[in-house]
Amino acid sequence: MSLGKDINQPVFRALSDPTRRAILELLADQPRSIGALVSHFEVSRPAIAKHLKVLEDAQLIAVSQQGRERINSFQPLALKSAADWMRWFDQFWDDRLERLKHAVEEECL
Amino acid sequence: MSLGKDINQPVFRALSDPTRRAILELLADQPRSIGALVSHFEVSRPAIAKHLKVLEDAQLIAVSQQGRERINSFQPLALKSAADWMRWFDQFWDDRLERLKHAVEEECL
DNA sequence: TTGACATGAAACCAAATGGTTTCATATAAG
DNA sequence: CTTATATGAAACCATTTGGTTTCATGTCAA
Repeated sequence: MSLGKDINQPVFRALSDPTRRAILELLADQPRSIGALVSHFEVSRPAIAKHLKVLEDAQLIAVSQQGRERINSFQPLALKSAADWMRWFDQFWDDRLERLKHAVEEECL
Repeated sequence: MSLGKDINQPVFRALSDPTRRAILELLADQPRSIGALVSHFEVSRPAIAKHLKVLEDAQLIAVSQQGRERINSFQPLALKSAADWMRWFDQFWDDRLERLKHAVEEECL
C-alpha cells in the first residue's frame, strides 16, 4: 500500500498539533521571531521553540539568523504533497455527492 | 487566533499516523471489516481496531454491524474542513509562485 | 564594560500514543 | 450443541509528546 516511502509523514505529524497550525497561520501572514510568536500563545517560549523545531524538520518553515534574532518564515512548498494527498479524497467526495444526488433523484421519481 | 474552536483537530490528529492514512485509502476503495484490513498490515488486530476507533471519533469512517462483522466505510465529508484549511495555503503558495515569477521577470530586464 | 534581551540547551515530568498479550462474547456453520 | 470466527475489552508496556524550569551564551545598547 502507499506506506513505505511516505515522504510527507513529517508534514502530517507537524500539522497534527493545533498550536503548530496556528503558528503556521501567523507565519503565513509574515515572518516572525520566536519572541514575536510567543506573545500569541499561553505556553512558554521553550514550548514554542520546540514546535518551531518540528515545523522546521517538516520544512514547513525556514529559519534565518538575523543578529540575535531567529526569523521564522513560512515555507508553503512543503504543504503541497500533503495537500495533494487530501485533494485525491476531495475528488472522491465529489463523486459521492454526485452519486447521492442521483440516488435522491431516483427516489423522487 | 484560529485556536479555540478547532473543529477539525480530531481529523488532523487522525491523519498524523501513516497506518491510519493507509487504512483510509483502503476504505476509500471499498468498505471492509477489521479482519479484512488487518491482512494489509503487519500489526496486530487490536492495533488496527484502535486506529479505527480514532478514525471513527474523527468521523472519517462510519461503522455498521453486520452479523458478527463490523463494516468500516470511508466518510469523505469529514475531510472537507481539513482540506479547506490546507487549500487556503494552496492559494498562498500560488501567490508566492506568482511573486517569484514576477521577480524573475524583473531580473531578466 | 555592563546590562538587558533573544535564544539555545539540558533535565525533568505527566500524559498520550501505538503497540502487545490475554480473556470474554456473540454469531455463523457443521 | 459445538466449534470456529470476528470482534470487544482489559491490562500492561515502552516511547513519544508537549510542557515545564533552570542555566548558559551570544548580541545589541548604553
